Amino acid sequence: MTGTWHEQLRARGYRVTPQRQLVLEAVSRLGHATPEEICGRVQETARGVNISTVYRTLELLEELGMVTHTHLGHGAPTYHLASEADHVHLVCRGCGEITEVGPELVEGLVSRLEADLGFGTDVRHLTVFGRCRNCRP
Amino acid sequence: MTGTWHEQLRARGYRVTPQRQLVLEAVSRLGHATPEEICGRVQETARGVNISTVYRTLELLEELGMVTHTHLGHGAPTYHLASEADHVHLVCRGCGEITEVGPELVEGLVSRLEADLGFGTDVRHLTVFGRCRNCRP
DNA sequence: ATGTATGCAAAACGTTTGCAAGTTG
DNA sequence: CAACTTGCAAACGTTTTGCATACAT
Repeated sequence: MTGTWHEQLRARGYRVTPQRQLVLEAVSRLGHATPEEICGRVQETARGVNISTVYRTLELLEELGMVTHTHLGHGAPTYHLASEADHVHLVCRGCGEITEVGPELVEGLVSRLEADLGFGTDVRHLTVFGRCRNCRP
Repeated sequence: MTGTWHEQLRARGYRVTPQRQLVLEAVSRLGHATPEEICGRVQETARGVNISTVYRTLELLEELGMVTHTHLGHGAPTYHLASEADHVHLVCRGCGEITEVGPELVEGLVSRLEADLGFGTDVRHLTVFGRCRNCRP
């Protein structure tokens, strides 16, 4: 986290473009958004933006550590600002509801994987499927 | 678990076909197999079998609780016999290695989700992404 | 005989690519 | 002005669908 994201881009030889600003802004405002949803949002401001640009930008922003993605269901992945993504997702197979829980819930698991196997968990990518209170048999 | 799977199918009005037997057998022998791999295996015995039949059969077998799937990477999901699937997957982002760990490693997480939120976890679908010992920075 | 299951071909879906034209620094 | 970025269109891998035919019960 050194400098603004404009500086982060330039420092690595990338350029600041309107498209990139808009995609980052859309990820920030939408949260849990698929590439298609992000593209829709961006196009509200700049009509011509193509979905392939959105994909390329998301890949870049993820590489820079500004956004992350998770798979919450069968279809497209969803994107988050990395700075707001420090949580685990619960997905209910019954009603589809998505709940975010703090990372402390998996602290035990994470430290056991670390201690027993030397495995470093990507907590932000973790999604737990199951059934919520209301949808249980 | 009442009766053979032939009986389970018939009891629900489904039919026992060679294709279904072969798909179940392929899932059993291959483990961690994608639909395409399963299809390949099935075709070693019965040439004409179509991939769409494999998809339809996997969906059916999953509905019946005989197989489960997980997403171990970006591409196609992989299938397991449900009876052999009682483990959690670790996927290393560095080398791609897949490790299976016993369900006891997530016992703490599962019971906390249960106690705190009434959430029933599908342990078999759980996949943890991260970096293994050899691929850590 | 009846209705389920299959093969085929085509469409749907999400994502990636090559390339010429446009923009950024 | 040179390099990076974009839009477009086409290709890609995976999954789903409609429909006529074949098969299990």
